[in-house]
Order: sequence, then structure tokens, then C-alpha cells
Amino acid sequence: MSPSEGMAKAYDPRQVEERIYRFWEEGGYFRPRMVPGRAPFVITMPPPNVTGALHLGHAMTAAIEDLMTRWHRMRGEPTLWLPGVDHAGIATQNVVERELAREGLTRHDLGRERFLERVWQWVYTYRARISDQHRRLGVSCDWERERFTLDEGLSRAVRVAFVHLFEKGLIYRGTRLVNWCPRCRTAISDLEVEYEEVPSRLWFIRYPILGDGWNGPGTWGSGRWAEGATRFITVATTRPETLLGDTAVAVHPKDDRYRALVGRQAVLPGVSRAIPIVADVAVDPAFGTGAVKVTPGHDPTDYEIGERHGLAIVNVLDEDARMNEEAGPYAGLELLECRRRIVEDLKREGLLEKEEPYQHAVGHCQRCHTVVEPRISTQWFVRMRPLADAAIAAVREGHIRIIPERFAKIYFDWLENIRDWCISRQLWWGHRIPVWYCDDCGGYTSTVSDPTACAHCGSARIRQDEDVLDTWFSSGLWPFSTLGWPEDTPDYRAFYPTTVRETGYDILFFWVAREVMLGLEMTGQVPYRVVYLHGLIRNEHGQKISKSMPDAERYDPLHIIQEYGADALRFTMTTSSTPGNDMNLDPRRIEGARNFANKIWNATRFVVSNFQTAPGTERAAPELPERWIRSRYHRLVGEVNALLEEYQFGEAGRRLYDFLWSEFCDWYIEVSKLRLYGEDPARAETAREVLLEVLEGSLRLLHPFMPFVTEELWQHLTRTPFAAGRGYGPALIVAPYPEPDTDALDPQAEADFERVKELVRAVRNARAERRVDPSRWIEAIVVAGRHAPVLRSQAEVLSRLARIAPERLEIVEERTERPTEAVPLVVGEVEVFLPLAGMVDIAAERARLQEALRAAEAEIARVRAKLENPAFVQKAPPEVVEKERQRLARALEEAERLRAQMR
RNA sequence: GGGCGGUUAGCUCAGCCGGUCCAGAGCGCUACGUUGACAUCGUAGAGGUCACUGGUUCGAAUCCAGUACCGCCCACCA
Repeated sequence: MSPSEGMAKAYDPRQVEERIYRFWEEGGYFRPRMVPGRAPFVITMPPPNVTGALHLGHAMTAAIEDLMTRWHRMRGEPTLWLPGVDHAGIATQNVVERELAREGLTRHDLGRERFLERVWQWVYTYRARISDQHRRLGVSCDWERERFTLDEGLSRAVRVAFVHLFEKGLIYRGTRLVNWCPRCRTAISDLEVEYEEVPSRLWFIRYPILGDGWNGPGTWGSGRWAEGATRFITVATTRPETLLGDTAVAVHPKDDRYRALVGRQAVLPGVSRAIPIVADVAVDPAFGTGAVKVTPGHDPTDYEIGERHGLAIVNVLDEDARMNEEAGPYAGLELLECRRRIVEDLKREGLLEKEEPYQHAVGHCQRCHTVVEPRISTQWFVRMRPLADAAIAAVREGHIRIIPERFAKIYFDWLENIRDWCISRQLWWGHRIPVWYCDDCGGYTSTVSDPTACAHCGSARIRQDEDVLDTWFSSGLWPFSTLGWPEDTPDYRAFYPTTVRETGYDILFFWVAREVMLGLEMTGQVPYRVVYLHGLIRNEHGQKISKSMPDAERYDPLHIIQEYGADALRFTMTTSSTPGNDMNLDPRRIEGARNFANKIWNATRFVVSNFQTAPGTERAAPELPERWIRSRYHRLVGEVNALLEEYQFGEAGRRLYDFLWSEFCDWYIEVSKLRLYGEDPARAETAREVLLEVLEGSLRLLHPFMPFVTEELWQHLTRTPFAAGRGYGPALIVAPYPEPDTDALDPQAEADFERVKELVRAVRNARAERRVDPSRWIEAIVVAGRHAPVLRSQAEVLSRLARIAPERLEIVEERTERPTEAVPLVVGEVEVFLPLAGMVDIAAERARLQEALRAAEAEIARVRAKLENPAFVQKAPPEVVEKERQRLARALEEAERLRAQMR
């Protein structure tokens, strides 16, 4: 059977991936296989938001997690990778609202119920799409355990967690200054505010001071409002419209300029309210004028100043950022319009001292990018301090390891400075807050199942809070809510705590820290033992790819899969970056990975074509190339295992690439052809055994990186007549991961074969440089000294790979006579002469030798200088010194040979 | 204002708990393609003061300090 009959000439992922995926899924290989006494390996997949299709960032997550999952599964551990999807509260509500907007509708036009129906439609569409994308990526997660944050079980977990925290006093309701998105019309947490530098202005506004013969203002807008005032205090602000809500002016207590004014009253332009001048250390005397307008209702710093001085809070904004009735003459205006008008009016009244251009950071809503307004409102909060302390301790004490380590510091910093978490959202899509208010006694009732009466007074007149929870509240329970918690289910018992949280570092605070806190609080255990953070995928402009990008569609992994195959994408993802570092996905690398898949496809095709008969009975002893490749392979097994243990996936993948391409394909396959196409069946048999051992093992090693092509090839390989009947099992996905066999390590063979390779390369080089016809068989004399016996044993390899005529290859210990008219080469301790009749340019050869000698002498000088340095000999480790000595000896010998050749 | 990451061949990136790394890969480039797996290929080759400055060390791309760019995160200076 010729190879073309069984396998295509080039690997075509489209012919393979779908079939292989079905094979795995139908074979039930994604389900954990329990092994008594064996610790399981568990990852809960970071649930993608149902806001849209997956992008390349998700493909990264999938590639790395599947790599870990497949590796552990092959090691025989009970392995569970649990998939799921996140309802993503505010984000999903927003995308659906945007969709409605295109129809000219708002959610209020539909009402809560019909709006939620629309959202569910959306969810239905995108869940299917996400699931399809994941399958195309080849994820080996257990679909039967797929979860959604709004599932009944998970919703119950949310309730249980809420009630627990509520009863423990860790959840409380309070009226505070919160971040308010006027577009979403909801409070958001500190984390959901994104600060952005924007060019703005600093307006310097004069507030007249009451007294000194001035008893108050005139009519606002008349141009004579401040007529008669003699003293003013000037404040600088970026937000003139908020002055309508000012309740004080503050100066630094030690600021001499204003000392006399503290305790007096200024009059607020526009609304003509008298407000006190107070002294507070929060004021920076060096900024602006050193006097600050204090607006406790719309600024966090001012809020604190207000608390210290018992200032009133005046809220001048509506929930959609229009000026409310407190804004007096400006009531009803949109915020920016109000700003424009008030500046104009201040000017007219002679109260605008000056304005300067000014750049400052303005908070925007993470989800809709509207400018966030600090606003007083009544919300639910989680008291974070005690939870954060436990989460810090878990990492500090080593119960959780963060990779890469530098993120531990970032994690600590955040938790140490954490503020209470606002968890209520004035949205419709999400888990409804499980609190009921009593119309009679005003008490709060929070219970797991819906109450029928107030827990305090027994009244039946209770109403549930209209709001929903921050979506991250349910995300924070993911490692255990997905396993059945709060019920004591078999899955929860078997798989919790999980093993690894693998995700992008951008959600360390949003998610990971909260999982750790809630995990510890709710289950008393860490949710996982390792946090592995990968970098972000950036586009050609260096922007992080996310679902909210307008052109997110461009980054659908299916585009790449369609063109290059899933394995190529995955191999690129897992090997072209290091943990925690971002990557620009370079199409050339994907192409390289695609070529690699094709390379191993063809290598296997070659092997398969030679495996069409059952094993023979006679087998020759392994020769140098066989011992070499086996040693290299077993060394590789050890290295790859060690690297995977250390989470160094990229390095492990690169080693596999190098070994398969540069050693196995480039050298051993070439050598094996001598056996396979030669006269001696026993040698051919040995070569087949070695090809099988190394290739089959390599496919297993590579499987977590390139699951599809390796599975397909492994099936072809293990079903050949030669390989069949050796107990290979039904599927690579569950074949055992190779274990290192130190007995196969053979440093001598590695060194000897390395010499053979160098010799071949040197001859090829000499031929190429002298333009020897590639088809021409040349003559060679090898003066090999102590290496003669080994090289003689490899005469066939040398002659075939360097295209030296076998009958004209002479390998001797010593040189008896000096060949004339020959190209001389020196390869370490070995000399080669190529009598290339008519092609030898004596002068050129001399120059070449001269150059080589110069190099050798430079080497000698360098190493000698090192060895003559007493400090080096004394302080460097003996083995390093010894290495240098050997290096010197080798260089001396080489120089000697070069000189001899030039004589 | 703090903190972190990056700066290595033309391009995209490895290497970085110091010693055959007088630095590697892929792509690109140059020349050549004999060969019964592969042109998604093969062979050979060119190409880098490892951002800069100083320090530690017998020895530094690798450790320390500083500088310069690029990027990110955190932060209530109006």
C-alpha cells in the first residue's frame, strides 16, 4: 500500500477536526474517570459572557486549559474541566438595549418582563454560538456538566451566599456616594469605573463673602448679583455645574492666606446659598487657589470633608444626569448644557476670574463608556475587610500559588486597600436581591426561599427589592456553585477544592480575588491551589481584544481555524508567549504552526507507509543513530514533563517542535531510509521499532498542544500492521503520557552522533561553497584519530547524507600522506580532505584555513586568559574550570591540525 | 502620584534563580535543489555593541541601581 492510498499528501484540518471531535465526545472521554485514591485535576472554565461570540482571548484560555486538562487526563488522573457561561448582568443588558435602540425602543418601552424575554432570546443564540466555537477549538471539557450562572442550582447558591453574608453582618444597606452610570441608570462598583485622561478646563470662580458691609446678593442673571461685595474667595474647579450643590468652601488649616476667612460664609452663585468656609487637611494649598468648593453630593473627597464637618449634602443631579430642582435656575438642563450656561452667567456676573486648559482623569462606565457621576444613593454593600484579610493570608501562607509570581504583589496591594463592594445594580437582568422590605415595620428579611411574612413583625406586607446583584457576585461562587454547592453533592465532594484557576490577568480583581474571598468564606477552603494568569491578546494596534470592541467579529477564532486549523492556532497560543505577558498574534507564527502540523503529518505518513507488514522475527542490534535518537527522545520526555510541571508550557512546546523537526525528521528519518530501503531486513526491523517508539511517544507528548492532528496520526500509526496488536488502546486522548526512561539516556551516543552530524554539515557546506553539483558523488578522506572506529561504523550514513561515493570514502586513524589538491576541513578533532579534482583553488583554501586558524587562536587566547586568572581558577566551580581546560585542549589541537594542513 | 511589564537579528518572539548562549527560533533575505514523507519542503549561508549608563562578580543578555523611550495597572488632588 502506498502512502497516498491511506493518507492525504498534506494535512487538511477540515477533513479531520470535526470527525475527531465527534469521536472524542461520543467516546465519553471528556468525562472524568474516577480512580480511587487518586487526586483529581479540576478546572472550572472561566465562563464567557453571553454578550457575544468568543474572540481570540477566549481561544487563548481554551488552548491553555485544554492543554492542562489533556495532560493530566493522559497522566491517568481523574480529570474534570467544567464548562459554562456567564449571564454577565450589566454587559448583556447593555448589548440587548443597544439592539433595542436600533429599533427605536428602550427597555422601559417593553417593561421588565418583555425585556427579559428579549435577553433570553439573545442568550439562547449566543450560548449555541459559543458552544460551537469551543468545540471547534477542540476543548475536552465535560459538556454534560455545563453550567450557566442563572441556572436554578447556581441561583440558589447565590441566595445561600447572600443570606449567609447578610446574617453575618457582612452585607449591609447604606446611603453613600457611589459611582453612578447615568446611561445604565445604575450604581456600579469602583472596579467598573475606567479612568481616562481627557482635556478639560479649570475654571476659577469667585464666591463673594458675606459681611464687610455686604448683606447678600441681588438677582441672579442681572449682572449685578454680587454688586457691593468687597471680599471674595476664589475656587478652582473642573466641574462648575456642581457648585450648585456646594455646601462649603474648604482651605488648608495652615494656609495663612485664608486663615481669617475660616468660619465666615460665602454665597454660592446661582442659588445664592450661604455656605461656611471650613479648614480641612485634605486641601492641597499648592493646587489652584488653595481654596476648594466642597460638593459632598458629587465628589468622593468632598464627601469625606463633608462628613468631617457635618456638612449638608445637596444632590443636584437626576439619575440620568440632568440637573434637578436643587439646581435652581438650571433645573432640567442636561449636565453639559448646564455647565456651558453657568460659565456664561458667571462671566456676566463678573465672577469668573479666569479659565485654564487642564487635563485630568475622568471616570467612564466600563460597559457603555458614559461619564460616571458620583452620586448619593442607597445601595447594598459587602464589607470587604474581613474577607480580604483571609484572602491575603491564603496566598501569603502558600495555600494558593499565583503564577507568575509578580501578580501576588498586585493582588496583595488591591486587597490591602480594598473598599466595600457595592453589589446592588438598578438593572433587570441578573439575580434579584433576596431582600424583602416590610411596609409595616420597615425591617429587612433575607431568606433563601421567598418569605411570605416579615421576619421581624410577621406582616405579610412585604416587597422584594427591585434590584439585582452585581454579576461578579455569582461569578465569585463559580468554583463551587458549579459543583452543586450548597448541596453536599458527589461532585462537590469529589472535585472541590479545584486545582487551577486559569484566566487573563485583567480579571484578577474582578474575579479571582472575589472567588478566593467568597470561596474561603462560604466553603472554608481555598477554591483552588494555583492561579495561572495568561497575557492578553492584542491586535495590530496594541489594543486588548475584547467583546466590546466594535470589530470584535474580526477576532473570531473560527476565521483562523478555517484557514490554518485549530491545532495551528492552539500551538501558536501556547508557545508564543510567556505567562502574564501580552502577545500580538502574528499570522506568520500561525502559519509556522500550520506547517509544523503538516510536517509531522508527513513524517507519520512516511512511517506509516513503511509499517504495512507485520513485525518480522529477526532484529538487528541498535546502531549509533538508533541509540542517539532514543536517547534524545527520552531526554525530551524528561524535559517536557519537568517543564509542564512548572507551568512552562511555551518552552515545552518549543522543545517538541525542535525535536520533531530538527532531530527526528531532519536526521533520524533520513538515516532510517538507509535501513528501510536497504538489503538487511533485521536492520530495517530495528529501525521500524525505533521509528514507532519515538514517533508514537512524540505524538503522545504533543497531544495536549495539537490534539486533532496528533489523534488522527496516532490512529493511523497504531493501526498499521506493524504497530497493531501492541495494546495501544482506542484513543490517544486517553493514552498514557510518556514517562522518562533514564536507562535509554546515552550521552556517548549523543556525542558520537553529534560528530557525525557535524561532519556531514561540514562536507555539505564545502560542497555548497564550491558549487559542487549537488548530484555529484565525491571522494573524501577522513582522518579521525580515536573516533575512527565510530565513524567507520557510520560510513554509510556519512556517504549517503553528504553524498560521498561509498567506495571513495576512506576513514583512517592517522594521516600517512598528505592528499594533494584537496579541500581540507577541520571538524573538532577530525580532519577531512575532499579531493575535488579541478575545483580546488589553492589560494582560496589557504585563506580559508588561515581564517579558521585565526579563529582558533583567538579562542585559545581567550580561554588561556581565563585559566591564567587565578581568581577564576580558585573561585569558579571545578567543573566549570575543567570545561574551560577541555575547551583549550580542543582549540589547541584544532589549531595544530590547521597549521599542519597549511604546510 | 505610586506600581508593574517591555526594550535581544529587517519583522514577530524565546532565552533571563549568572558559566559551550563569543546569544537562539520562525518569517523575511541570498545561493542551490541531487534525495522513493513533506515545496505547508530540503541543503548551505548572510544577519545582533542582547536600549543606555554605572555597579556587584573570577565571569552578566541573565543580578543590583539609575536613565530613556513604549505599554499596562492602581490612585479622591478639586
